[in-house]
Amino acid sequence: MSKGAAHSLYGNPVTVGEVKVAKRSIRGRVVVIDDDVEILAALAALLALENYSCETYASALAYLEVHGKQYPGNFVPSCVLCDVKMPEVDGLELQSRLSALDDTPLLLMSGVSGAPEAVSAFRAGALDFLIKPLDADILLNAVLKALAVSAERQRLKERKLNLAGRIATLTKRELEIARKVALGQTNPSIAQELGIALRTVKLYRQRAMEKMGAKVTADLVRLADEGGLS
Amino acid sequence: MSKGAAHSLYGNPVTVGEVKVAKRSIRGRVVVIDDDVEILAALAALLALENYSCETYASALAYLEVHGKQYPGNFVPSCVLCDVKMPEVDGLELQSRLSALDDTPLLLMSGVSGAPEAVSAFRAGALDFLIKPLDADILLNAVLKALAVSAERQRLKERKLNLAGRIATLTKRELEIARKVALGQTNPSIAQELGIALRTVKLYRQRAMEKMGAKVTADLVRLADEGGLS
DNA sequence: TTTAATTTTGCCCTTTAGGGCAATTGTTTT
DNA sequence: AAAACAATTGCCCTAAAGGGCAAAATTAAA
Repeated sequence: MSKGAAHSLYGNPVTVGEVKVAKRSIRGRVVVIDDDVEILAALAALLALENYSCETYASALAYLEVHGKQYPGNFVPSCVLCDVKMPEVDGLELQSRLSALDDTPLLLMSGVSGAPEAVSAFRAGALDFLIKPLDADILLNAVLKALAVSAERQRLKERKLNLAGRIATLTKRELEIARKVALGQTNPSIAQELGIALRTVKLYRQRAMEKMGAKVTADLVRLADEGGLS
Repeated sequence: MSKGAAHSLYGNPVTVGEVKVAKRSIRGRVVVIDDDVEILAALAALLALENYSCETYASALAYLEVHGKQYPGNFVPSCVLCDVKMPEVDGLELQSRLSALDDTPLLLMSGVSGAPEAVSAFRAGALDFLIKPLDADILLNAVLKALAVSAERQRLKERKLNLAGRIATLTKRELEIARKVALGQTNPSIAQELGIALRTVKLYRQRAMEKMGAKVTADLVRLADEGGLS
């Protein structure tokens, strides 16, 4: 592991390999948190070599501070790799705080800790628990998986947001009718239930389909299910 | 914890509280595996008190032997609660063997073990890892969750099987047409693609819906998605 | 208050969906 | 060989879907 990359050692985030970012495609962003600056440096170097974008923090607090101020809409697969044993806010504490704000996959690492720490970490939803001394292969493999999970979550979230956005453009009637159509009700039946004219139902049905981006009714059924309109 | 329930101590499965089964509703079946027969007895008693059906085994091999010969179609939520440290086949080994055969949730428990064991267990898909000495509340809570997971998995599996069964009754043409209908194609379009008459398409479409138990097209769309026909 | 947007409806016309009735081929199973 | 099932089609008829054209009635915003 070369240590050529420049990075801050005391809490300030640093992106390693920014030049590379423009050249090669980045595989994802890894946030490393450890109070041992040597480990921080080594991990940063290793991750940079593997073409990951990497931010390092010497304490959980330092990360939490920056985290809140980050511009949202960050569509890069990311994960947090955090040491368990740290002063003030330890890894498990960070985990519980992050889980409330974020769904970024978390990898915890620890030295001589016993089973209880590992168990707590997993129960709280940690994706993996790495035991120091770290093995590069195991670490990189864990990062790979975490980023894959992150990418999948982001993909899903984006899709949900997109869908929710489209649903939000529906008027009350359009929404009502889209629901009933997705349930398989016929236009005449809907018209009767809502006490409106058949022509009206057809019109809104058509508009709802347009707004939802559904070419055929089958699409609307799927979108309605996915968007929770059923 | 009373020890009134009878149970075998050396590998033969025993159902504790069979009489109760008929009276109160059983909350699920727990398979306990531990080479320490005292723990076995204590757990059996505790679980029986909580109205769980319980089988005990003094070794993983004993359980594996019986497991293969069990009548399938066992629609009772179940989980396995297994000690990690055992001679011959230990908990982690059992875990990997079971995962190939079964999707029953597994709870592992261990005494003075370190983080590595716990980590291995979770990585291999264990639902939880309980540290001895066992706390009754923690244990029962873990069992509760495991059985909930089991129930959900069984529900899903049953649903899949049921759906697969219905799909299996479709003839080739019916299946083909069901697919295209689920994609939103119109009957005339399908007729043209398959080079058959419109009337034929209508007939098979109708039959496919009947066989699949779909009253309206929207239902067929959902069933097709769920059954992987899309 | 006047404009803009939403909600609503009627008339009319074409295409699809749904389905009854009757019948013709191959294939498979008993 | 006869029965049963799969695949097919034609004719005909009703109901539902999709949509153009024109226009009230309401409501919210400028």
